[in-house]
Amino acid sequence: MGEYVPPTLTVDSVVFQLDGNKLSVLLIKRAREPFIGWWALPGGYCAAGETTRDAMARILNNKAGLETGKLGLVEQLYTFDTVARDPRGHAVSVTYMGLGRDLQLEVGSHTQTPQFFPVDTLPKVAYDHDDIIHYALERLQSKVSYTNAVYALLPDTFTLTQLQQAYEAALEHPLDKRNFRKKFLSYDAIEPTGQQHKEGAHRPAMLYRFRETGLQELERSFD
Amino acid sequence: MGEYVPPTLTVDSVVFQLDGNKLSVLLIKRAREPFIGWWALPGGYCAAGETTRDAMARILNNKAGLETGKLGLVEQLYTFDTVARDPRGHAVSVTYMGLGRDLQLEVGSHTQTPQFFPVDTLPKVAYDHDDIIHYALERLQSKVSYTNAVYALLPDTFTLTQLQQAYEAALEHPLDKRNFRKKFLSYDAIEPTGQQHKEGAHRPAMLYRFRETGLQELERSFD
DNA sequence: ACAAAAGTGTTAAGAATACACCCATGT
DNA sequence: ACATGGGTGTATTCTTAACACTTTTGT
Repeated sequence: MGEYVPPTLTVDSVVFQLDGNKLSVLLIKRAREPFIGWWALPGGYCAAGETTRDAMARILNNKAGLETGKLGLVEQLYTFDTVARDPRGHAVSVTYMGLGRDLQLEVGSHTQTPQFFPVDTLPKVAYDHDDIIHYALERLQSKVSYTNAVYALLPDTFTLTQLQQAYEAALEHPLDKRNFRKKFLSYDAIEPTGQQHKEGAHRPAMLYRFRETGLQELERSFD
Repeated sequence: MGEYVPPTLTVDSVVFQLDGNKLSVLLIKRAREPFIGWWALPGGYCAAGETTRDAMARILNNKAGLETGKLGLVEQLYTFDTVARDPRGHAVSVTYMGLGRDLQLEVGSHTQTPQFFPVDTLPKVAYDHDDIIHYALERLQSKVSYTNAVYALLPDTFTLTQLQQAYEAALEHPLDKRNFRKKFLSYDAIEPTGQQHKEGAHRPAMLYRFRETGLQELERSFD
């Protein structure tokens, strides 16, 4: 047991945000082999003494200039391991999903041209990262269906239309306005702020906020 | 980057089966420090060049005398990492859930008194293994609710009463017989074999089998 | 004939769906 | 006055939940 050598451990992150009502994923351009020049999920090594969650924060900060404290929700997804995953040898990759809004990417000395891409027009990505992105998207969809997780994609106060658009972007299909409002309001997960949102030549919208800011299950679920 | 040292990587497994209509978990008695003499989930190191899935099979075989080919379903659960998890230092543990029926534990030179314990009367367990077991139980319950996963807890042919008992054991609450049958049969996930199951001084029961033996989503979900 | 589990249907309440017009504002 | 998005209710269908007796067998 003294000769024990653990596999390489890496962390890859799928960060979603809404970009003009389109669900988008954060990718970086790889600066070295393998897959140099390809777009990829921000990822890197996890070292002894560092939790995978800490490694995620460090890597997103270094490679994408993203402060994970700004994410409204972080959730571990799945741990992928295939001997062929990394051309340099066997690797195990723990993956995380992050949700945010209006995320700032602070360009630094190690950032690798981080950029958000709408999920429906992704470029070719390195490794098995398209599998990971699709896995994350499924998790996002199910999470958003039975919890209040959309809060992480929205500003603190928002209109019912914005809320519905966030759901539509995440679920990738349209919802009926009256049924959506009736059902969502019945959950009592949000409350009116009393404020109005004026914008453009039309009736102003009521602003709402979530009653609870943490992750909570909804009474019933959507599709 | 040449000085990269990965954390210790371990795999722990939660194997469930029905033991006389009681949902039970496989535990072993630890043979060495730390937690020597305590009951624990079967677990061990994952080495470079070995996938975590392969490590799971090897460890279950060595420590519990269980052939993972006999499991009807294996699913990765979650990857736990806390610096304090293992007194020997920082470790990352990938966890798996396995479901089976009538599992044989073949005692060998390395097996550590493997034994199934009903989930409602578990002994004290080592590490954070009670957290892992509860996590697995929740996953089992949700999996069984929206998929045909119970098939892995049942023999190839079974009566509707056995099916219902499997659900009740997994969900930990009773179900209404007529509603259960009506709803489950409406899924078309099972078919009658034409055979009957005679047992005891009462009307024989029809035997059913699952149409598909792999994991499939049900049209609607239970609770 | 009795004990034991198998099998079977109806009704009422709740949830999901489909659907169209008026309201408040800015220009 | 008109263009724009905000806001609202009802009828129908489907799903769920509650509930009790008859059937078939072995002893």
